[in-house]
Formats: sequence, structure tokens, C-alpha cells
Amino acid sequence: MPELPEVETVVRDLRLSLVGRRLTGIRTSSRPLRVKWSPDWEPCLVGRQVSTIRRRGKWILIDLAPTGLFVIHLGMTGQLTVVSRAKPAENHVHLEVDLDDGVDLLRYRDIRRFGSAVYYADESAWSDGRVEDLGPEPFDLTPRYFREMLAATSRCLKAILLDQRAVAGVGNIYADESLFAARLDPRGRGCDLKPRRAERLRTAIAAVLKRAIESRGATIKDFVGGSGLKGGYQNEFTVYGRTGQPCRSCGRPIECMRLAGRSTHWCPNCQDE
DNA sequence: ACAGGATCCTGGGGGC
DNA sequence: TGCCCCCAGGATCCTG
Repeated sequence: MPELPEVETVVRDLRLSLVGRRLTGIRTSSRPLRVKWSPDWEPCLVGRQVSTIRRRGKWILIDLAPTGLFVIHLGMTGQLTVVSRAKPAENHVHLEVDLDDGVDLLRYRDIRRFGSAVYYADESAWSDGRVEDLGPEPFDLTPRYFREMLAATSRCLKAILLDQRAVAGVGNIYADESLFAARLDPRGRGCDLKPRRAERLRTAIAAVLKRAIESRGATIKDFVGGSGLKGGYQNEFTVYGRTGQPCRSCGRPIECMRLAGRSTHWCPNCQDE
């Protein structure tokens, strides 16, 4: 579920409540996440202190001191929050980490269990793993990289934006929203995109994501930030989930088609290039 | 290289 | 009210 803006929101929230805290205890559910929990990780986590929290694509990286890296992916329905120990656990809670203030805990809840929480000795152990190579962050895309990456593939724009190797962090919502903002047909091929239009797409992606982060991401059903607050960007969607509703630009109905295996929302009238 | 499908899961909504 | 089918923000594996 969560894409870059939602993961960034969680990371920013957790920085406030988690950095500097020592982990004092861990409880896990018996039901496995995408990666099964290893009991070997527990002694690696307990007693260590959270030094920094970072985001890479849709991955949450929690750096530990003196060593260690705790990597969490929210999958489709993951919720990572710091809550009071007094708050009763909802269903589908799969991981709880006690904090050294004796009051709060870090809680991971995930209805569909597509997410993961894995300990690694260091960052190379994570990046060298079966995780496919992540592309650049959307805010770090250079015009040249983006132009050449597009020119090298005959895949359609929608499929390219969803590919984490091309750009890290964009998912179905923000792919559709970015293509509308750039007024580009999601079916267009990367190698057919003229440089001016490639540049339009590059800046549209950054602008859409920046605006979504400012709104604390989008909550369709399950997403909450690290403090439990919902996002607000769903109120600004131009095409995603608006099938049949009037385009905010031209008034004609938004359409939905299947592309790269995903629902793709667009305005055939406005996205004509 | 790439498209398409299936898989891992649960829950919600629509149709009947 | 219930049942069945389809759908969902992701990553990954497999086939053709």
C-alpha cells in the first residue's frame, strides 16, 4: 500500500519518537511475514540504541548503535507506529519492540502480511541480498539519467515508473498521478519519449511526490503515519480512483485500463502525448 | 528483455 | 442476511 510519500511520513514521525531510544525487549506473533522472523535476531536488537532512521525507496532503514540495521517494508497494509504501552493491541500486530523509557513501544501491524521486518549486520548485507537493485531516489534523478534510462527501453511508461530499478519509491497511485501531471499517455513507450517530454515527466514525479509528502501521504484504507495519523493526499488525487468522474482539467470522464498488470487511471483527452 | 500471470494474505464491497 | 467473486497502495518468481 504505502508508496514513497507514505513511507517518508512514517520515517519522519519515527525520527521524533524513536531516535536515541534503546530497545529493551521484543515480542513477535506466530504468523510469518513475507520474511519469517528469526529468533537469532532478538539478541542483536535488544540492548541496542536507535541512531538514525532513513528511507530508501519504500524501505525503512533503522540504524542501530553500536552496530546493526533493522529494515522494514510495509508491503500493502503495514503500519509502523510508536504507541503507549497502555494502548491495547489491535489484531494483526506481528511485532512489538519495548523502548527504554518504559512507556512506549514500537508496534508493527500488517493485515495482509506482505511486509517484512529483518535484521542485518550492516547495510551491504541488506543491499547485497535478493533485493533487486534499487534505482535512484525520485528527487535525485538527473535529466541525463532519466532521459537515457527511458531511451533504453521499449516498455510502456506506466511499467517503467512501477519498476523499482528505474526509479525507487513510485507505486501505482503516484505513477498515475505523475503521468497525468505530465500529460503523458501511460501506454507510451520509453524509447519514443522526446527529451522535452521526458523532462516534463521527471519534474512532474518530483512535484507530485513533494506535494504528497506535504499532505502526509494518502490514506485509502489502512495507511497511518508513525504517530497514527492518517494522510490527506487522497483528497487531491487527479486520476487515481476517480474512474468515471470528471477530469479536473477538461471535465471529461476519467478512464481506467489494465496496464503492466495494474489498474491505470487516466484522462485520454488530457494525456495525449 | 519483457509481458503476463500467479503467488503470498486479509478484508471490503458489489451482485445475486 | 449470506454467499461468492473480484478487487486492493508491493515484491518476486515463473512461463512464454
